Amino acid sequence: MTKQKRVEPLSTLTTKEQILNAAEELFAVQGYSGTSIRAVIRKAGVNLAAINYHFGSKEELYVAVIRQVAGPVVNESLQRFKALEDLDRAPTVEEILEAAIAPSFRVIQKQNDRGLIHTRFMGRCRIEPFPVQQLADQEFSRITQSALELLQKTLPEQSFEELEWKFDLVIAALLRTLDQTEQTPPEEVDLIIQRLVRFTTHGFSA
Amino acid sequence: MTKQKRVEPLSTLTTKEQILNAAEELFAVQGYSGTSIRAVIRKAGVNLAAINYHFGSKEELYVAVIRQVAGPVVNESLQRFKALEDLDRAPTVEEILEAAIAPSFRVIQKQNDRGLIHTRFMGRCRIEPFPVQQLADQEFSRITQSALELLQKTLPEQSFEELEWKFDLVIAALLRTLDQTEQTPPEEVDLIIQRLVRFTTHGFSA
DNA sequence: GTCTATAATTCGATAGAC
DNA sequence: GTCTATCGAATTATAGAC
Repeated sequence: MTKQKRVEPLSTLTTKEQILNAAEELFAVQGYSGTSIRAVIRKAGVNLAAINYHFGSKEELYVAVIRQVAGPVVNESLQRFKALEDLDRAPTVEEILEAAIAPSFRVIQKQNDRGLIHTRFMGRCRIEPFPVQQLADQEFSRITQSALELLQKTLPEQSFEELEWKFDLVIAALLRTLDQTEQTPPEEVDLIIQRLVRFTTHGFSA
Repeated sequence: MTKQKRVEPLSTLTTKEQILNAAEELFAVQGYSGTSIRAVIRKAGVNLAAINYHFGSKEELYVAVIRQVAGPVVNESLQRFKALEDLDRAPTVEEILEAAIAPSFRVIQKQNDRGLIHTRFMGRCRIEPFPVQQLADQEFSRITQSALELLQKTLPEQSFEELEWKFDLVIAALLRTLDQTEQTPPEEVDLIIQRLVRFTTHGFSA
């Protein structure tokens, strides 16, 4: 055995995980500048030096949180885009926007306790002042890219620039909804997604 | 003469005005938590104690900036709503949304040098973390209220709750556009407004 | 009204023992 | 990996002279 496994109950989180969870919640509610690393270690119940040991700096901690939250959402969106590409017809605008929007909310249904935190963090990180917003958008950029490619096929009569600012308004509606979301019963999630998709689809086809 | 007038060239701003201008720009770009009052006094070229003397605290300074920026915009919107009420027909959704959206951009055309700062501040202040966002929304609440009243008359078949979340998506699109706006030639302002109005109008009627 | 000086606290980050 | 202790700088806010 070159590597040694931790011998702990599965329910116990590592220090690194505790920091990530506490940081995500505080960043989601108070923003990057409004959150001190001391507040993070207080909530996580770990030592101050642990943040620098595990992540290096406050900004690198933020990037780590973005990556952890964005990863599953981006993957699910890309998977759904792939399915739309494999159709023998051009996908509808509604299908494309649903694939871009829905995965952000699915996390609520998958793990209900931390799901609300995920949505609020995703809504917040992409409206942060520079340079945080740029770091966040980078992680979600593949969704935007894939969506625009599909939209070009479905709406060839609209210029790329037009599709770009329209899709940005879709993101605007998504981010605000994510940021403003309070405790939401899982059964209402589908309704929220449907509202968003219908509103933006109609705007898009204008 | 009970009050004494300053004897200064008109181009010279008072200390209070210099603070307000510097604060607006920094708050707009870096957010509330990301802006220190020391950065404000540095940019304004005034003394540190002047902020506490003129405004009392950092938060009260922020409120003063909100009031100064929101005032003219809210007044113009309400004036346009009033004109729509006085029509002998129900206003269209497009007319209502245009009255809610356009005034925020008109400041660009009125005073071009500080106009861009105004738009970015308005886009930023209403997506700030609590409690700043709440303070800002309060100043713009009369727009929301009047818009919803008119929308109820125009779209009586839609419930109030439906009108509420739809109008909130309009605000989402508006705020993101304001926040992302870079240097914009005055002649392009109308185009941006028209895009926003058309997109959201179609979404609203969905 | 404007200034200097500073109180009182908090910040991000790190050194070094264990 | 985790801890204590702390550095150096930055923060909001205020006291008091002018």
